[in-house]
Amino acid sequence: MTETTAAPSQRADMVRNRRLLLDAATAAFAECGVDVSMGEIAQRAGLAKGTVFRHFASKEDLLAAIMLQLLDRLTGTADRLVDADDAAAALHEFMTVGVEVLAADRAFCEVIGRPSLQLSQVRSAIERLGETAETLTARAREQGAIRGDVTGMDIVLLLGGIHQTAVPLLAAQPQAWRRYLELTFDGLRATNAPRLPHPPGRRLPAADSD
Amino acid sequence: MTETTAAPSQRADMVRNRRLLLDAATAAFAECGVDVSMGEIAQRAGLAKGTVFRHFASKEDLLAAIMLQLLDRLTGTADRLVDADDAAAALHEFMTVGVEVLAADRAFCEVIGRPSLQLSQVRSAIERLGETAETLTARAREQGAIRGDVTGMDIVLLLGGIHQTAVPLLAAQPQAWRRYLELTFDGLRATNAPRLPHPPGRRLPAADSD
DNA sequence: GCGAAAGATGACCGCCCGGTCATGTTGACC
DNA sequence: GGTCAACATGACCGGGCGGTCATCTTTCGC
Repeated sequence: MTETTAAPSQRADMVRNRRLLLDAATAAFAECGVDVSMGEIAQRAGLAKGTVFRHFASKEDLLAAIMLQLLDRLTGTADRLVDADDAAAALHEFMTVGVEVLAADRAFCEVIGRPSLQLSQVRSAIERLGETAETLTARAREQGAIRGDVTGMDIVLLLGGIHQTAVPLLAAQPQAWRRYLELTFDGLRATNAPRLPHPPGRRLPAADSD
Repeated sequence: MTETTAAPSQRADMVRNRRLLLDAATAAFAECGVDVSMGEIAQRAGLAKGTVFRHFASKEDLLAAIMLQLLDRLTGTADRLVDADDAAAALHEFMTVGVEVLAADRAFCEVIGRPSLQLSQVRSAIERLGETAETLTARAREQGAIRGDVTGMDIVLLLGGIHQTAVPLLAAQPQAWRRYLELTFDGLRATNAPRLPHPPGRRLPAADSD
């Protein structure tokens, strides 16, 4: 929030450079993953490395900003879908968009898929996304379209899993995730299956060490 | 193959050191992922770094050896299950073991989950695993226990997806993958669901560039 | 036991990374 | 258009990485 045009009285070129930087970083992280170097990002933006560190104190800060922007977009999508008549179709649409976003962004996958999430802002943004997805899921449950023991956080976590399933095929069949999305959705529809084992997660664990 | 006791006429300490190295590398990759340094592995094995490079010409070679050993274990598990009476139970058992192995090995997850697999031996070992899983899957299909449009490679790929789904919870709930294994299996059981979109993969794409 | 060959060692190399800082440049305001 | 603070720059730093190699140590056939 309060990102697009930050604090007042900023020089025009700084605002412009910030845009260049954010765009370049978004593309670089998406294509190359979190291990892309700050030098590469600077080069893509047409800036010097030092300038990048003037806008973001560390690589982690920059990565967090980009990830938050992505997560906010996803949360917005979910928000826009909560009023749909067919809740199951809305849920399906949300999952489609979610996996599409993941499939197009390597860094996003890597950050989401870390065993322990260092970036606390990202962690809570995911939890917020889980809550928004919960309202979507609850409506689909009430309409009897999906099983009763699936939560919003389940849905969010499943996005990463569905995409991951198709990752080994990504280069040859970029749309393969659709196959596994449908397979998973059929699992969600199993309304009279035995109750799922293991309680669902709500909050994500913080980073411990490593 | 022909790994345990390589070529004849090797010095006794070399054989011993090779064991120490393989054990240390297996543990280090499992705990720390592929980014663990060769120095760290050498230290864990109680060897000098140079010795590690005498046994394996590059880090990639060492990683490939460890991954192949893991994949062979999994293929062995699948092989042992093909004769079970209840094919669906056998398939379920195979998937349980597979996800357990993934959950216990960070490097394995990372290698399997790369968009493009550099290590060609690992790639073909996965394809072999897919073929073995196919015999398991075919029997479950014939028994009418699972839907008709799921292949062995689907099963193998799903292992990575199921584990990935639970990764964000791993630190707090190490068994969370069981929840998503059951959910996925319910999807596999949806015998009268509409046919899955997008054709299944059989072979994995080679690395292109990146 | 002894000699020679195979193996083990760790200092060393070049590379690239995230991050810093003295210096040069630019834009906003009067 | 002059002034100055804010901003941009890229050479530079310390550190860790994969990998090498001259040197020392161990094993094994005799």
